[in-house]
Amino acid sequence: MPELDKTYLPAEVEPRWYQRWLDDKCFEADPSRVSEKRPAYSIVIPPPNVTGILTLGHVLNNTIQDILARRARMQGKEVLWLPGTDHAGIATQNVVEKTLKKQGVIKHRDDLGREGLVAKIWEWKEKHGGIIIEQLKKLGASCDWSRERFTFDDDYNACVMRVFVDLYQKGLIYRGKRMVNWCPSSLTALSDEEVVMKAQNAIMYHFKVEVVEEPGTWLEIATTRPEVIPGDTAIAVNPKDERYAHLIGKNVRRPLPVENQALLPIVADEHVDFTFGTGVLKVTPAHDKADFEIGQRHDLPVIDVMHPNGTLNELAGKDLAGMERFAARKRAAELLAEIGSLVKEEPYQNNLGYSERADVPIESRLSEQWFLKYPSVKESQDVVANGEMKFHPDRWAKVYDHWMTGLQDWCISRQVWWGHRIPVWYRGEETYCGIDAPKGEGWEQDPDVLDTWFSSWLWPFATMGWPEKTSTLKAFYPTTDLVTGPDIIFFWVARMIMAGFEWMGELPFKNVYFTGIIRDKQGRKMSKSLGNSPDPLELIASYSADALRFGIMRSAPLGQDICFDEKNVELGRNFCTKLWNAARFRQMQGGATETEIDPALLSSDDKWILLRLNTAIDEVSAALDEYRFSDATASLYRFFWSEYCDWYVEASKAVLQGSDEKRKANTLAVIDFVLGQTLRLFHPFLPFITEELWHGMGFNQDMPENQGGNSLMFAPWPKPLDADELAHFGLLPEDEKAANDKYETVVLGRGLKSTFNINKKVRFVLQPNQELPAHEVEVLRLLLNAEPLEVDAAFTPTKGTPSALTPLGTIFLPLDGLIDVEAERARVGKELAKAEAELEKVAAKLADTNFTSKVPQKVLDEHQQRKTDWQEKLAKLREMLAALG
RNA sequence: GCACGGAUAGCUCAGCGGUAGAGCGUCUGUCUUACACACAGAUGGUCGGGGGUUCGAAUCCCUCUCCGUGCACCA
Repeated sequence: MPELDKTYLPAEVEPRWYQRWLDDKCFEADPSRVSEKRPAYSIVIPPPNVTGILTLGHVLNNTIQDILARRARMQGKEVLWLPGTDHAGIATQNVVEKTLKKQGVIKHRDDLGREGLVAKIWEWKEKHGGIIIEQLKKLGASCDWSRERFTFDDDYNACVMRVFVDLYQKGLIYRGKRMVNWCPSSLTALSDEEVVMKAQNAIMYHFKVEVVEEPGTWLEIATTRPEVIPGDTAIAVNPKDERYAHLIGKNVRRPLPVENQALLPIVADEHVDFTFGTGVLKVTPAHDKADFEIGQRHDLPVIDVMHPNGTLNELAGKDLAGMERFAARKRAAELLAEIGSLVKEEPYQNNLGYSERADVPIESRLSEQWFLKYPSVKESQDVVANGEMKFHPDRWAKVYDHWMTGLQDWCISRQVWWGHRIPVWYRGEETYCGIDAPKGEGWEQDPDVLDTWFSSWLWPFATMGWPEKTSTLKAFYPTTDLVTGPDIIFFWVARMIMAGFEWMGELPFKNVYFTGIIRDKQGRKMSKSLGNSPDPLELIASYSADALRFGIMRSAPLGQDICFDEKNVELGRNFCTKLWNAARFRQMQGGATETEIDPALLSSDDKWILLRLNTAIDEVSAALDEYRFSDATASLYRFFWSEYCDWYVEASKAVLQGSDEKRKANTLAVIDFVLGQTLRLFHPFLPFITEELWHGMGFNQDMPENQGGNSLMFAPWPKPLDADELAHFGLLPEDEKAANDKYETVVLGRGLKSTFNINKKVRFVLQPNQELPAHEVEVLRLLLNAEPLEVDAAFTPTKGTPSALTPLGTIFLPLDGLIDVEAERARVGKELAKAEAELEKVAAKLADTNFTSKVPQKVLDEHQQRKTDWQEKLAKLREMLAALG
């Protein structure tokens, strides 16, 4: 066995193993290996933005995927974890444009023109685009990098084109002039999903207009947007509103622009809520979705008073033209005041749509865009509702169902340049849609590109060679699990399901695991602007990738947001150190790996740890089956640290420090068995250190090449001992109790020492209530740090000797006058008081016939037993108190 | 406004009808030859408020409050 370094050096170990895995092609999936005996397991990565850098969100998400993939490999499955990046249309173009502007290369995108800018972005992508991929490798992600895809690759682009044309021919894609969400910052249309509502402190302006036909009759109108008054083309009231019904059909004079106070008709529309505001609504069809619809119903003209970038245009009048929209709002209010129209201004809270990406208020704007009626809606909705596709946690199924029920057509065109160009050409009145440009002269391609998500929704199959019926698709589609954040359930998950049914005729994945959202200690979302998002790479540098993985898994309960605390990463690091040192301890005992366990030589401690290992294997396996990652880490942590290190290793020293070579070898065999199983259990969580130890301890040596001989990655996932094996080792459930009783005795003995502030080796006397084999006594002595431990059934303590009741008998700490009798009396008194209180509680319950007559026998027995236990304890405590004099 | 999730020890969370738990933190000891990134011991909670069901409620039901999220949205 080679010697392990005194300290673990992850900075050296982690890159070394990652390179080795790559060299050995450990991550590469081969569809030809898939068979009944070797089922496929597949995940497609949620492709990070190509411009992105690793965040804690990515760490969480990808660690989970890696755990699932690595465990599947250990379960003997053929695993494909397919990686790649997203071209992220608007986001990437913004980033590159900004950078170019900063560098002084351009002042405006028009300086380069469409082709020039796209070329620059490609250049930029080639140079900086792969950063996040390299970062994922640092984390240990076991993706099949030979299959890395990019949503803007030529092949992928072909898939997108094909899908567009297909939908166009099916009549599901259409072009139309509609009210859309317009981002005045990015200068493009957005889908409804890209708009987030935010609460605003606004001002409600009340102004009045005179009814032309009835001089002296004034209508008061409330608005938050006086700057678009020049775009008003009617006034609407509810026909059922008695206050105004008689005015319908008459006219008012629009106050702005001052130089063009047009006449506006008063129309009747049911949409107007007469309990809101003044009950009179100004109708601005060009700048509000609801108003646009009213306009359509009443055949009103549409006056667009705004430029695409949010400044007011000439139609807004000389006073407002050229002004930025918020400045224009103030100015418009001033103008209303100047002409005596303004009645009042009052503070008002409302919700406003913001562009998710640019974080500016969007404008509703009439424009010519492409829309999609979603395909395969019913299958997609049903597959989740009937449980064929499972969401974890399943409450997201309801959210999904709700969205699927109220689907609105998807605005898929974007007025940017970085993206898949819409495959439609125009020549005069002619329109052509096809994958390739039409033949003939004079055709012009539609200038718009497609929403990024219009390519992402094809990810599960477009990455596997679709539309060809590739062996990869046959073997790995549908994928097994999808791991993603709930924030993109509509953007991505729902749309992938629909695409899956539409083009593959099948669901794209069987399970969706939704991670929580990472928050800081104060419960705030991680964000760049708050500066509360730690850099994962710095965390890796100071704690190791394994530590980061463990720390984040430990704090990620199913279905809840994650409260990130660097302490957890520190704890992960400490855990790795513990693992390392436990392995070193084994090595210091010398000898080769022991593989044969002799059942006849097993101590109670050996049996105990083997049974605890069984439990741990069960718990971890069950937790992983149910995506309860934090539970899995908790089980591992408890088993290895509290049970194996704190109890078993310490107890085993009784044998290891002895002279019985046979028993020593047997103990080492148990240790080697437990450590080997432990490394396997830990591998999905801590791939690097476990691989290093697997080889460092020589556990790989007697494994078949492809089942752990070469890499722990392919060692079989541990199975608990079955009934036959348990019988072979003579392991019975009560064996756990034997060791537990011993350990409890130790705890009580240590308690005595601590109470009396003894921190040296000291004499203990145990008055046993059963026969104790020498081994047990030796373990007790060692763990109590007793010198000596006397076992004496006839022991008569001197007055005032501290003692404790243990499952193995009474343990005494004879201190020969050293103790403070008063303190000991207080201590025993306290325990006695507790026993009395508990006894009283149980006794009271048992005395209540209401209780005894209605309770099941089992509960009754439990209470009876508890009563007897407390009674006995109480009696002994009274004796102890009496002995103190 | 509608829906969902959460409120348990200082912190993060488990328990989801039968004696309130874990880890971390805090405090006190200890360099006990694997590990001070450690070991040992201790401290700490009327389980958000109110009501109900039950022999018995942290756990089930109703209601309120607060935090978070999604959807809808009226100028």
